[in-house]
This record gives sequence, C-alpha cells and structure tokens, in this order.
Amino acid sequence: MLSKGILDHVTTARERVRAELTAEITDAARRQLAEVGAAALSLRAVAREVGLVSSAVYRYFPSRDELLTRLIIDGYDALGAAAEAADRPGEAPRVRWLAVCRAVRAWALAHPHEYALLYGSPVPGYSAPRDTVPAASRVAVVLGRILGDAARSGLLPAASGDRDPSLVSDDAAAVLGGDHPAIDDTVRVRALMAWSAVYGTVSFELFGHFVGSVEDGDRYFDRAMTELAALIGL
Amino acid sequence: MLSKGILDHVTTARERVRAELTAEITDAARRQLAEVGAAALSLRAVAREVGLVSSAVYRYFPSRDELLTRLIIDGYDALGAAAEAADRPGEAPRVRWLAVCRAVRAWALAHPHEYALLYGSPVPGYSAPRDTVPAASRVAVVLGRILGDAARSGLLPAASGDRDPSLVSDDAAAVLGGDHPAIDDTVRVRALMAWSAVYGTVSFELFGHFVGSVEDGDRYFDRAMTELAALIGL
DNA sequence: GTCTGGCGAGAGCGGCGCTCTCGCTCGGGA
DNA sequence: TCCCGAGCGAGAGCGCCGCTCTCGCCAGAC
Repeated sequence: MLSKGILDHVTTARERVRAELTAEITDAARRQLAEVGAAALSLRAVAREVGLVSSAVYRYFPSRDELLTRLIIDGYDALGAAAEAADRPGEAPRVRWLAVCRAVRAWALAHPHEYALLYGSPVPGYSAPRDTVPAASRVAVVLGRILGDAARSGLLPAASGDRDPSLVSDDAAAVLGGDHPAIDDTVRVRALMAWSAVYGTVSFELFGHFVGSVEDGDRYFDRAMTELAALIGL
Repeated sequence: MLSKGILDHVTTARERVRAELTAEITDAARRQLAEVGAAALSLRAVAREVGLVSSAVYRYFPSRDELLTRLIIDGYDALGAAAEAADRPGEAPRVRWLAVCRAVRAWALAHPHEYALLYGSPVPGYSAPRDTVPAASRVAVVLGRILGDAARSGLLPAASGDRDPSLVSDDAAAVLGGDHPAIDDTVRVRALMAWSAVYGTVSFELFGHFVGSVEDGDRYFDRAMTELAALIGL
C-alpha cells in the first residue's frame, strides 16, 4: 500500500470477497428487518444467518446502527426507484401525481417494517441524516418534477411570486418545480404540505390510526390524494 | 374475599399503597421515556430509579410492553387534554382549527419521545390498540367538533350528501361533525386527510424530514395549517 | 517465497427482559 | 386479640443482546 495509483479502482481479490460478504450480511439484515422489524433486528441473528460468529460481523459494520443506516439508505433508494418507475411523464399531472402516490403506498404496504424504519420514529440516538439525504430526496424530486411540468405546461394559474428562503429553502424550491412564474411560496408550501400529507396518510394507515375510521383503504387513499392534487393545483 | 360488596370502591390500605407504587413506577418510566426514548426504556433502569429490584416491578406490570401501553394511553390523554384546552368554542372555526393544530405541534415539540411513541413506528409486536382508542380519539373529537360547529353556523357550502360507510365508518362520521347537510363524504375525506396531514407535518418536522427544506418551522406550520383549513372549508 | 495484514473464532463484559423460588410482614377475618 | 396467608421484595439464574479483545491462521501482496 505504497501509493494510491491510477488503477486502484481495479478491485483486488480481497476487496471483492469483502464486498461480497458485506452484501451477504446486508441481505440477511434486510430479511431480518422485513420479518421482525428494526427494533428486534439483532446483529447476532444476522451473523448466525450468514454463518459467522457475531464478532466477525464487526469487521464489516462497526456497529448495529451502521448496519441500520445502510438499510435506511437502501430503503430510500428502493422507495425512490418505485416512485420514479411509477411516473409517466407524458400523462396529465394529476394522473402522474396519483400514480406516484399509489406507488409510494404500495411500496409501504409491501415493506411495512422498512417503511417504518424510514418514516417512523428515528431508531438510534441519531443515525446519520447527512448520508441519507440524497436517497431520501428521490420521491420529493419526482413529485417536484410533476409540479414543475404542470407549471411549464401552463396548467397552474399565475402566482404572486413570493419568495422567502426562511420559509422554504432555496434547495427545496429548486426541487419543487424550480423557477417559474406560476410557482411562488404559497404553491411551494402547499406542495411541501401535500408531500408530508402523503406520508401522514400512509403512516396512519400502516400504523393503525385509521382502524375503525376507514374500511376501504384503497378507495380512501385515492380520494384523499385527489383532494391533495386539487389543493396544489394539479 | 368472600364477596364483592357495595363498598368495594373503598380502597383498602393494601390497594392504596399498591396504587401509589404503581404511580411511582409510571412516573419514573415517563421520565426515562422523555430522556432516552421508548426504544431505550429499560424496566431494570426504572426499577433502579424507584429503588426496587427488577423482578419486583413485575408485581405491578406484567411486562415491559404493558408499561409502555400505560405510557401510550397517558400520552394520548395528555395530548388530548392539550388540544381540548387550546380550543376556543366561541371563536371562528379557522381560528379554532389553527389554535388546536398549534397546540398539537407544541405538545409534540415539548414531548418528542412521547409523541414518537404515539405516532411513530409501533414499538412492540403489537401492543393493545383497543385500550388506547378512546384516549387516542380525543384530538380527533376536538377537530371534528370544530367542523360540526362550522357546519351548524352555516359556514360550509351545501354538499351532495354522499354517504358510504366503507369509505368513512359511521363511528368516524359521527365524530367528524356529525349529521349535517353541509357534511358529506367528500368533506369527511378531506377532514380525515387534514387530520393525518397535521400529524404528517408534525412528524416530518420532529423526525427531521424537513431539515434542509424548512428553516422557520413556526411560520411554515401556520401557513400549512391555514391551507389545510381552507381545504376543508373552514 | 516470505511475511504481514486481514480474517474468523472464542471468551468475556455488562445489560437486558423475564421467571422462579424463598422468606418476611402486615392487614384482615376469626 | 390472635394468627395466617396473600402479597410483597430480594435474589439467583436463563438466554438473549451489543460490543471488545485476544489469538492463531492463512492467503494475497510484494
């Protein structure tokens, strides 16, 4: 290890087998997560599943929380990919909105424990929010693009042009449709609110807060999301 | 213990001291919860704080989850009381709506771990949703009463009168303003959606999903809740 | 061909939830 | 007033958990 040369990206045999075992561990952890949830995910059980003694796993993940962080990032990526795949850029904005919302809900219902890990209570003392931001933004980017396309196609009414970075940050404004005369802070607040309302709706259903209030979750969800689409002008 | 007579509600000395120790345990548990969160709440640490050996606590709570269930119910009651106290039945509906929403957010910010216990990921395998329902409904009852008062004061426009118990249950419909020609299923869906949107907004802020997007949480929250009020017609 | 860095195993620490057994004590029935 | 058993707290212990440290080995880098 004298120097870091040009060909360092050529993985050595050691690095390859290490990457493979790391993947094997995260796969086992993901299975555990899906079965018993994040709270009951045990590094020792993961180790048993991959045929290692528990201490050996620490060669690959410095702590249980690091392993969970890995699963969080992977979860955000999977959810983001599902949202991106559900978008149909040619369609009308409200059709696209509903399709993406449905995809988010479907992913959540199919992966309840992973969804809870992403959007439920933060599990450890405080994991690593910074690493997770890019992956976590993917759904927001999809929804923001729908809003921007709607504005560019002239669907949204003219707006006042209010702009206050302390209300909605510049970064978020760029994602939420970008610069367009039909998008001002009122629209951005509505969009942000709609975004969190989607997760509020999915979380309530998944965490049982709709028990006794909503019977047909599918139909309720579609109607709620349609109301939201109307709120942001789609 | 031959019979359960008329004066059984007169607590015996034994029952009184038992109730006192039970309260002491739940108080200690609540302090622990506020400090370290539900995931790290340890029955042994609670026992240490009240000066008991861990096994003695099992005389009062059959398991850690039962203790958590107690804290969940207490939390719902505290939040519900805060919401009820914030309501001002004489004021305009949208003023009342905003006041109650602010109270919910304020309580959540003041008791983040308790809020996470109530509205974050369900902690155990599955606690006891049935016992918690009455306490959990209190906030919804307050918001529903505001909607009903608005309808009775003629603020809401006439509605189509749609009624579909599989979309919104009869129980929920009774809470959400009750029977009134201005309240149909569209309004009920909007109200239910607004309710979950409130928690989506608070949860996003509390769980860090607004980091990088919203700087001034107070102002954002007020504007978002105002948009919601407009959506349900207040 | 050597040798060293990375590896897995093993033992062990403290803490956890929970169980069971054992004496004590004190309140309530006689 | 007495006595006795229900209810109690303590203690030991089981099998988990996360995490640490040490040791011997072996293969891959030079």
